[in-house]
Amino acid sequence: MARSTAQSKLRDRLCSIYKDILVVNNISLAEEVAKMLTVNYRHLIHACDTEVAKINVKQETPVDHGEIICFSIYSGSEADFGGGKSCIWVDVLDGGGKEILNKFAEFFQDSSIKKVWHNYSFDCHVIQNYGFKVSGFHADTMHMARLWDSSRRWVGGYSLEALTGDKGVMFGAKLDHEKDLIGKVSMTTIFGLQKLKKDGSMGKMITIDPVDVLQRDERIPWICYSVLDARSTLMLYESLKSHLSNMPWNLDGVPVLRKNMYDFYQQYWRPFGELLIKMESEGMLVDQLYLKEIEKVAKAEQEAAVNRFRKWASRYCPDAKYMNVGSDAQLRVLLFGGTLNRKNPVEAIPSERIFKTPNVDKVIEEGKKAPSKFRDIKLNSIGYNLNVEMYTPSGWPSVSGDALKVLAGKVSAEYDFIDACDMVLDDEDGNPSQSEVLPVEIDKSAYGTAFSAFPTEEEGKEACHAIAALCEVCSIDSLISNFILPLQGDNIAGKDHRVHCSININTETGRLSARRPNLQNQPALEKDRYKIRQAFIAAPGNSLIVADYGQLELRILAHLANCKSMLEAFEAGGDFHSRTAMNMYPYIREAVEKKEVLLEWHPQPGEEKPPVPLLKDAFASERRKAKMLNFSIAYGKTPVGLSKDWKVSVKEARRTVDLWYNDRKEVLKWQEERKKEACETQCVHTLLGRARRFPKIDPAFSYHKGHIERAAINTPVQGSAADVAMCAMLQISNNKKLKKLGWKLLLQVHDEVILEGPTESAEVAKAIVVECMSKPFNGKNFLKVGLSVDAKCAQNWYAAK
DNA sequence: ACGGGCCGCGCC
DNA sequence: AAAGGGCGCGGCCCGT
Repeated sequence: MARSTAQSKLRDRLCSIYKDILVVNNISLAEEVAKMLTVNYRHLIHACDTEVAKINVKQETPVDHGEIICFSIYSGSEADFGGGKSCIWVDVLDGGGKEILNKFAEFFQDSSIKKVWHNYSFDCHVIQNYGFKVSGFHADTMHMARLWDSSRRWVGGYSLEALTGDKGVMFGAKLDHEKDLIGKVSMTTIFGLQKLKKDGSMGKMITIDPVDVLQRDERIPWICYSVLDARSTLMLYESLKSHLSNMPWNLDGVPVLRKNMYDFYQQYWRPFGELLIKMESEGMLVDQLYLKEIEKVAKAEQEAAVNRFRKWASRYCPDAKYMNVGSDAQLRVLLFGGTLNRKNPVEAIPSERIFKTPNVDKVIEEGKKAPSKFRDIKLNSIGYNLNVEMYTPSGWPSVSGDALKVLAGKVSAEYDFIDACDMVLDDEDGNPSQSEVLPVEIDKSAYGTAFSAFPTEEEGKEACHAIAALCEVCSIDSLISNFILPLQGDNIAGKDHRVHCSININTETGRLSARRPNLQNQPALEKDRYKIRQAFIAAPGNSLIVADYGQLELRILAHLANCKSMLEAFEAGGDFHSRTAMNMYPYIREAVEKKEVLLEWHPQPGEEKPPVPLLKDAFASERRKAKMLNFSIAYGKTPVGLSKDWKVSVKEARRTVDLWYNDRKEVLKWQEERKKEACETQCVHTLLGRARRFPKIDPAFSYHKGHIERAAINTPVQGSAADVAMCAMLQISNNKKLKKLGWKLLLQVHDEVILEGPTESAEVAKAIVVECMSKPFNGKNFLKVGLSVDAKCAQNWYAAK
């Protein structure tokens, strides 16, 4: 173990702040200091930071997890806690545990004492784990930084270290970067130890002791490290406050008088941040027994499908019996061995390759006594050239579900293959092979592109069934490994058996994202073959309310572009996509006008079926295209992409796109304006005035330009929808009646919110939620378009959709 | 054993 | 030459 000289120097510099630190390591001192905070210095802004042990931040939620070992508070240089010391460091580990923490309860709980944090969610949860709620939240520098520049993800990111180390961010600080240590320094930089190699040189492996060990064994650097977090947070806050204050605030394109983006932060994102933490604390109740049940079913179905595929594949490649059908590398060799890389034709998929695979059959390899954990299998190509229609971004043939579906066609995955050894026996006996025995009545249209790659129809047919089975394996596998298993992980749930995902404001557009686990990507109803959403339940006596916006993004687009036709269509109500189709195709309009088809149908009492066909049935393909365009155009999809989806020429796709724009000229104009704005000002804005920045377009990369242009037309739509959803959530959360009835927000999925509360008030609450969402701006809706909201209550997420 | 790249895929 | 925006996450595989 060794320290580099650079590390030693940095540690020396770090320790120079020790003289400013009051170390609080006993109860009576804690009492004294806490009193100064809550009385003498209560008017100051305090940056706080905790250090936490016994938590695996990559896997666990801080709700009900983690132990605070120390915390630090910095209230600016004017505070003096004795002897000119301006920083407080409190030893929770050896200074009194929960008792010492309790001395600061009043400070943390006082709503009039302003506290700033970096990533407040984490600290808030770990402090709340000790039984007192944290109040007086003034700012989260992570969110402020995101609001100031949402595009740092790939260039620096939003860690305290990255932000405070960036001179472009810290411009407000009147400090000398060279002389004063103002930026956070990571734990690895200060405490990381490099293992020495045998020859005495520095190795690459860096180890780091657990934080509680550091606190005891590296006391002074550790104390300084911890305090520096609080100090740099306060300086970051000041800097970002200046930045945001210098950004004018435009609401729906109109300047908000004498207000700037710091005001925006305080008005919207600060309360929103606090709301998200509340939602994280609530968590969702998950029915573990139910998950166990569907896990069994899913695994059985998966195994059946795996066996079908392996049985077929082993005819062409004996070791395929043991292959991992979930490995894209193995599938690639088997199905596409010998194929060249499209981007780099020097590389090819090997026709034969050795893979390591779990030794399930306990095969004892040559020269070994006991079966090893893994063994080698040799996979080879099936030997027929399958048509490659889809490629991965790096140029290899794709083995994704979509690509496999093209190969398989629309055939059933249920098909019983005979064993490879049976085939061999038949051949050896000179008996007719299977293909000649079976009736050869084949409807070729159902089979995919794999069919014709094989020498006989029977072989082609079986290949399609086998690949269909493979598709099924993949889809079941993804349901099991992405949803069914993670939701049962014991690291996921808190003490209350509820799942507390973290809900983050961390996207470039302002949408939320969810992690550990991601509850925003649970299977949609149609694809949810195991009804996973049924596992999300309300507690006994409670119900869930699930409320979602109808065509939120399209409505936003209609508003932003001020598109007459779209606004009228929404005004008229009914099926928006049908109306789009009618406006695109004159013959559909004619049919509607002649009352040969109905735009939509509201059954009258006694009416069994509509008097004339519905548009969506009579012109199904036109409506499908219209619907697809409605969704695609806001994302910036091009005729080239659409031509692939629709399997038509680019020219044909372009004509259809033109039909869509025909009565929506304003949209085209608006999109051109956004592209121009992005190009000229490197910025576009959302409804509430949040900006998204873009880098200057580098003419050397035209793809770059395309991406920026698409993001420029999408961000105002997606971001404004996020703004609306946020406002709605704030309305819901501030609603006194809902609060009194005991209804709480649990989750947001972009245009959908989920609440839980007492069943007896579910209907009343539902009506309030709908009202809040329909009028999300302080009880009003200033948009040129109405907001439609659909809401249901039920015992679980599946039933409430 | 762990981290990162790649692929693929779930959602809106 | 490629051509839909925004996410998180799991498995595999290869590097250290």
